[in-house]
Amino acid sequence: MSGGDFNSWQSVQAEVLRRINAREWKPGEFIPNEAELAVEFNCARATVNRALRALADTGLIDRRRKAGTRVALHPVRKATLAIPVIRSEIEGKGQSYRHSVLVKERVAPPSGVRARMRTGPGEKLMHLVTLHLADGKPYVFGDRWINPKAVPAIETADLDAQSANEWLVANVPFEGGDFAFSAMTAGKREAEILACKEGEGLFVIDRSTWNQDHVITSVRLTFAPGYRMHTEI
Amino acid sequence: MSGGDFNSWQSVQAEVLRRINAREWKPGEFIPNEAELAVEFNCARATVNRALRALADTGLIDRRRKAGTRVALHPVRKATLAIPVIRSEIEGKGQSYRHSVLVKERVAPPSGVRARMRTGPGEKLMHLVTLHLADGKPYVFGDRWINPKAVPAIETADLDAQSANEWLVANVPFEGGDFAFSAMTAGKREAEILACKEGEGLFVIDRSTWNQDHVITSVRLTFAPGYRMHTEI
DNA sequence: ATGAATTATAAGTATATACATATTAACCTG
DNA sequence: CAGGTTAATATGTATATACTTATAATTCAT
Repeated sequence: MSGGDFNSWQSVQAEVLRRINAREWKPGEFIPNEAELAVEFNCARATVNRALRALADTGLIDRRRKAGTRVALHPVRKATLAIPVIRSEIEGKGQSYRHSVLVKERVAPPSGVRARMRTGPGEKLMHLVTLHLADGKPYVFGDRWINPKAVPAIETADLDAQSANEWLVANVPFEGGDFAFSAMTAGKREAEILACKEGEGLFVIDRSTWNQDHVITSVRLTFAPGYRMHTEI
Repeated sequence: MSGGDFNSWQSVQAEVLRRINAREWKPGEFIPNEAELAVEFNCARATVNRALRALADTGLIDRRRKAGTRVALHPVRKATLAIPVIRSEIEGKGQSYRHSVLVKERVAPPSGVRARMRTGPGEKLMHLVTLHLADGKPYVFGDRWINPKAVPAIETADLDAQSANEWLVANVPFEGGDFAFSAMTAGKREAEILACKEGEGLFVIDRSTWNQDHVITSVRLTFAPGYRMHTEI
């Protein structure tokens, strides 16, 4: 039964994958434990561990201590997608990048934003609306709220020279964030800013980032029609 | 300079993160090599390696053999998002799931689909349009093409009992896939199927999956208004 | 029978060591 | 000095071993 020598974690991973695909190990079934596989593959247990850990990361197998490893019943496909940095994305396509600040104010936010930012009533936040253009054409606009308590330096930053996003990425470390992707219907405001027709479907990304103390910033990116976000697994 | 004992790769990772966030190691700068860090952290090089590898996976640092490790200049944020399996998603919200097949035919696809599926001209494919309902209300519909050459068994599968997606996930292994997320404007067809207004913005996922030989299936999921896809980093 | 304590097990991790591999840097050689 | 060869180096990986931790299974006490 010794299927030969598997002397790299990639080859072990490939063989495990093959067996899962060939239904030698069926969904929901337990597979042999690391020690047994190490013997069969004639390699160290650490090598098997590395291979299985990588597969577990992709969601193809489930692992639990003591219980063992089983082929995932409903393999939840996980795709890693790179969150776009607008400027890089545009310049990466060989287009010219430009942005302009449409609104910059320091006001108390509406209640929805206040909830997301976890700030007190009446507390003022920095509000920015920025349009990003590719080859002079509207590409996406960002409606952003920033908590000055989390980022005091924002008050003095020159956000015309560098977009708020870039400034924040470069100057404010953050620990976590969440994202939501959705679609909206262009109203009068969106149509005007993005130079599109009212009623068009627009791709939207909502993002909040925080560190241990505060929600740093919350932004809604509304893309011009035709935008597609891509990924591969 | 021995900052104490870091005896787990997580603690090493945390300390490296701290230094990056505190700008002790600035974007673009090289950080000490694994051996040096191992000495400083009083742990094995393998432990440092594990910590740095994890950070490299998130895109926060760049690593190259011989060159060394540097803090990423433009930290590309990577989010892993779980591709929804419709039924689980709906049932996970405590709603009832139902689906109905609106179209099932075996025809030669339009040229756009043919290109995506890499099939010859005139070659017939299985075409399915399936509506998925949550608590009886339209939730999403899938317009799907399947290559029978890649999946001969599809001809005899009972796709009323189990949706095509579930059947494929359970019966056909695949090696890769790509995804695109975008928005569209509801036309007459979408409005009718999803029971929404014409002109509403709809969230769309396009997905193709393949194995080494063939493109197995290509599907466009069009979600009812209000759908949001979520993730966290 | 029921619930609490114990034990056994499989994954998870740390470590020292050794070697592999990709690249850069240094060194020839013409 | 150009171009190719060689050496040096940081990451990448494999291995044996040992210990840790979560947890399933069993035993024991009530």
